[in-house]
Amino acid sequence: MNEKCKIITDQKDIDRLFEVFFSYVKLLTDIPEEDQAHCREIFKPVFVPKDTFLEKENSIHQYHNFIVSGFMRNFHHDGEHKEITIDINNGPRFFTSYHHFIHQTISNENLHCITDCEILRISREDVALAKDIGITSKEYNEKILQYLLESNKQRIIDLTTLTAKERYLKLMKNQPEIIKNVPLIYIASYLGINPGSLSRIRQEVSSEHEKMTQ
Amino acid sequence: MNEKCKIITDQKDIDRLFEVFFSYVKLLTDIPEEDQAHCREIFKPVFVPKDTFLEKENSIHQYHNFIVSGFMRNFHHDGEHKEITIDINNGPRFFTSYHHFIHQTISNENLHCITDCEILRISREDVALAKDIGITSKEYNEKILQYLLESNKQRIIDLTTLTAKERYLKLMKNQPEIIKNVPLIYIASYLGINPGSLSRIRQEVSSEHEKMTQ
DNA sequence: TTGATTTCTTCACAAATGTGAAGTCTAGAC
DNA sequence: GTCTAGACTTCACATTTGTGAAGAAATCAA
Repeated sequence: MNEKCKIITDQKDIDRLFEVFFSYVKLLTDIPEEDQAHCREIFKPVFVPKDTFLEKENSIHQYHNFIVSGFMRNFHHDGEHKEITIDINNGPRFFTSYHHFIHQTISNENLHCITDCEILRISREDVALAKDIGITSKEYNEKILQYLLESNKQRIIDLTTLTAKERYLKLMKNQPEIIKNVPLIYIASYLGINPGSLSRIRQEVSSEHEKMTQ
Repeated sequence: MNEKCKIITDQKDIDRLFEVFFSYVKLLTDIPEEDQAHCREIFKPVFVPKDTFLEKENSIHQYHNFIVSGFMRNFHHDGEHKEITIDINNGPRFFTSYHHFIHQTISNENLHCITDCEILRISREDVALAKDIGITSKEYNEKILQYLLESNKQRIIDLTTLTAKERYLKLMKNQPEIIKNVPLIYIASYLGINPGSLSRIRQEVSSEHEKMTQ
């Protein structure tokens, strides 16, 4: 789809990617050896360089993506030009614009690789052709949707009950790797904080931390 | 479950409730006559008086609820005593603590009927016994989950991009019946605004509106 | 109706966050 | 290395929202 993406060919890398993938999948469903073999045929291992768009808005998204490593964000445009970052993640996890992918509707979302990423992806055609194994089943999909629903619910609770500073501190505690690797401007949008304000909050937090450790 | 709930026996009322129910269900799936008959057996029509708790926290929820009329809210307790209103709705729509209901885990959520409500509900036992018709199928569940996911996503976008006043105005525009029928304190919690602040915002909005119409 | 309870409004003030401009820093292009 | 564009910080000030107390209004039961 995107000419910057490179199929990974080194067998060691491929094995490593699928190992991460199966470890993740096993958390939610059984996946016998034969199904693992089938997965290795239909999921393609891809290297995506920093600052690449895996999918773009105003198009029908072609792939269901699983992040093995690297940081991705999902954003869309609000009104005029402003970018709204809906989600940021560095896996291992599926990272797809589900609704639009499933319904084959024109998406308004962009999947942006912030850093170099290793992903496993399956095209929509291959999803349709795939055997009905655990991972392509309705049951599995339902579990993924439920997981997303719960995490969205928690995010709504955080947005309604925590201050900007508290939301930043919570992210710092729970996903410090995002703080370290993702530009402030995207984090600000994700947390619903003005970039200037977030910069000040970050300053406050680090000077408070200095006092604590003196 | 709750002694205040009364099974509705008037056949006219029952027919009216199921009419609303089937109209709603048909938006997402087909439901042939025979399945409708089955639904009439397994879903119970219930009248719930104002200010009743249909399900309480620290228990395993027993019913999957569909609101035909009336206002319900879903809330839980944060830390000490503070109530967090997660959702408010007046149907027609399912209104259930999905995650806990499905997994039979002890829920931390309360389903509170703010006004008199008419609901259709099915117990967990009957869900298990029900024939696999459209409405009890994985496909239908998946659609419901997807719908919830999309509406939660929109709510996250609103919370990150709109000011308190804008969120109130949006609710007033899209669901004015909530503004009219639900106590301010619950709306404030739902929108993530302090009750005092919301009262001021409401005052500003109505005085701006007066100016406009003079 | 009356009294009690709860909810809502209002106020003054405090605190948090937004805004825009200016300057600093950094990474990458050449 | 130098230059440039973009990202980040910092500042002063504006605006929004939170807080707690006090009083008004509505609700409900007796």
